[in-house]
Amino acid sequence: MRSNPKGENMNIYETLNDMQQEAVYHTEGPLLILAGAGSGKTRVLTHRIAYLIEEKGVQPWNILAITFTNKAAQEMRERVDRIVGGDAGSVWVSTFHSTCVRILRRYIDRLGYDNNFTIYDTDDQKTLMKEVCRKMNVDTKLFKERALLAAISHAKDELVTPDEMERNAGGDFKEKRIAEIYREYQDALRRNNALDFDDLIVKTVELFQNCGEVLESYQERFRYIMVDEYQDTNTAQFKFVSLLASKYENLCVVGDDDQSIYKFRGANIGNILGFERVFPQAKVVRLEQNYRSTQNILDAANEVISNNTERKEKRLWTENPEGEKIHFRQFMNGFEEAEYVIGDIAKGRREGKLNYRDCAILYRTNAQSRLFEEKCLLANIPYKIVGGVNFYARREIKDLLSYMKTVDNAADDLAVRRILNVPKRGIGATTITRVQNYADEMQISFYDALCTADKIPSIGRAASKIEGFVTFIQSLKSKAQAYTVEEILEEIIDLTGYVDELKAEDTEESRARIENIDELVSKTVTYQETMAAEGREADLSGFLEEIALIADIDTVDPGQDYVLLMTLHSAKGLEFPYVYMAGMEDGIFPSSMCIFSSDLSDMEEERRLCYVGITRAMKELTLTCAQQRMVRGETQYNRVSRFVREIPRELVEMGHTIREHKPKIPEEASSRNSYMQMRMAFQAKAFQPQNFKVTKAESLDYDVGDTVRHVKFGVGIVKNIVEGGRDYEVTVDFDKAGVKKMFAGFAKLKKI
DNA sequence: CGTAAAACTTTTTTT
DNA sequence: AAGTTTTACG
Repeated sequence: MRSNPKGENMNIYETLNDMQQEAVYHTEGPLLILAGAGSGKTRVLTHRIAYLIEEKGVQPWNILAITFTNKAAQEMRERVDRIVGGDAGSVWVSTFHSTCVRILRRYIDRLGYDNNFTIYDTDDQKTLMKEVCRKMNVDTKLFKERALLAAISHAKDELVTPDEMERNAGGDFKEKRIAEIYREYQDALRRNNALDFDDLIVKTVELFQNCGEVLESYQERFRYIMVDEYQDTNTAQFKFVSLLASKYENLCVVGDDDQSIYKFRGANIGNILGFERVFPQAKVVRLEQNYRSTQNILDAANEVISNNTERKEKRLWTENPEGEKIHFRQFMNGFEEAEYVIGDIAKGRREGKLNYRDCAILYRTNAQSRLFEEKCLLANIPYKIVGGVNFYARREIKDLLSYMKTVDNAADDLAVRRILNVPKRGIGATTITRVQNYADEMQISFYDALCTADKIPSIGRAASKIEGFVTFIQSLKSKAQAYTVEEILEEIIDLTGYVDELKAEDTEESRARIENIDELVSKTVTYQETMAAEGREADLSGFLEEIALIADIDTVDPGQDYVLLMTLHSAKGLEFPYVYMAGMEDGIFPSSMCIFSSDLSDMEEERRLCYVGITRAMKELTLTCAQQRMVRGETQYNRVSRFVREIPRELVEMGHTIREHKPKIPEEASSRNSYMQMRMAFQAKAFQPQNFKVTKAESLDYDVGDTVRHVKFGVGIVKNIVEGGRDYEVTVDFDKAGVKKMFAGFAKLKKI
């Protein structure tokens, strides 16, 4: 592209509308782009980067673009690459957290940390907080760990230090105590040479404020800064950006106050509402033409959001056709709701109307995914759940990662303690407590205490076992210099016998765990390949950090054909031709928390979340709800969501509401156990990436007439096999479930 | 010390 | 309902 004549390059900007062009051409000085949903803001950002490089002669490495997710960063980089050619490689496109980690890896030693610090996830934070509470004799009935961490996180979002918190507390005893705990928690993090998520931002700001020359070097480097999803930045992130931009003031922020949905995470909507106050010379561009949705969908979204009072008045418009009405369906319960949604998708697919990847099922809470997952399994529909229990939160993964962390940063007591007795080395709780006490007394790390185990009083027989562990870790550490990340992991797996132990167990569960471990190994390989391609070093710290910062949504592969199941929050920034919003009930969405909240702005945030959901839909939007629903083991009776009632009736098509019958499924089928089994089988398969894409096996190990077993339907006889383009379609007559047609790649039939 | 069973929470949304 | 933590016992 770069070598093309200039005239041709100009054309790419002329495909933008007037407002979009205005945003692209305004390159110097602060710029606020108020971009409504579906108004093409990503296009604007990518074209703006291209314009800077191609027309303004800005060096790519002088540009920083901050996105909300790694996936968005990756997509943006690809798009810029397509416009300007290879040059975009040196544009920094990443999330706040990744950007900060990259800076801290280089300079955090100036704040008294080691440059190979560990990043603590939510689980680690909780473990650490428990320990802090124990040490400080905190009554965890009075101060719950979760609440304490939330309070600390809020403080960090606002750049409030423990000292400041204490000062602000005044005579409030509780607040004072929290400040003390905050201080102790921070000390504990430092002792472990660890940072939590919030620290990544806070410490970078601290670094900038304490080290003028570091800040200056980054100010020089990032002369043009762009921030996406600006409405969801918090005070600390704002500070980070304004420090960086304060020299050249070429700061372009893009956001939509109607899509601000992360207040609970510290997002400060004032950042976007007050941008013009902070930068009086800022230019403001509004993008109000929507290119994504049908007129009906957009009208519904506009009507719902107009019930909010605290917002910048605006009304999106579109030239798109009216489209279908919004579908609304009410059901007896959650089972029927899920059955309908999955059935509707299956029907659309049968009729050739859609691909699975065109569909998304959105809900308010992660727990709601379960019913849809079950129905997908039953209907043989490929799906991916975004969010919920993280891959990296699984026990086997955390165990192995803890080994890697220990090798990387022995000061990380949490990691060391976790693996000390995994696999079983006969080192129990009593011994761990004794070592810990000794370490505390001597003011050394847990690992260092282990190294001198023989000097610890009353440790007795355990000393020799500990010695074995220390020797093992030391040998890993020395190998780590010469080994690749993958080799280190393989070494850990081999020498601990972790997989061997699981193999011996030989249950559905242990097999799934082994699959997960294989997946982790392949992630190390992918990591090494990516780093090699970018010419960067593939070290252990880098791998661990990538894992800590990767969000579930980042792993969604648009090349694969599956239905996406996720929360409304995760859906932000995405779009789908067919969107289902499930659980549209007062008490679920809006959540009961905000219905009963005294703070009216909570309801407004919930409404914005609904607005985000509606505006994800391009062609069709279906809203569903249930009259009764099981929530945490209790049956709830909820009325239809107020948000549904805020949509004008003439935009909605009600369909036949509530099914009268309840076809009882053969009850073996919906038992919990078989669900778990199917899920395991599915997950195991899902981790072999090619399974959805190409899928077709060379041949099947069964034939017509053979007896096979299906995880859910049981034993049956193969009646027919049809070779399709993507996969074999197999017809099986099951003893109990009757005749079923299914895809071989998906059904995982076993010949018996 | 390790396992199994029982009791006790949990309740939004996530980088 | 499901996950986590405590308790009891071998």
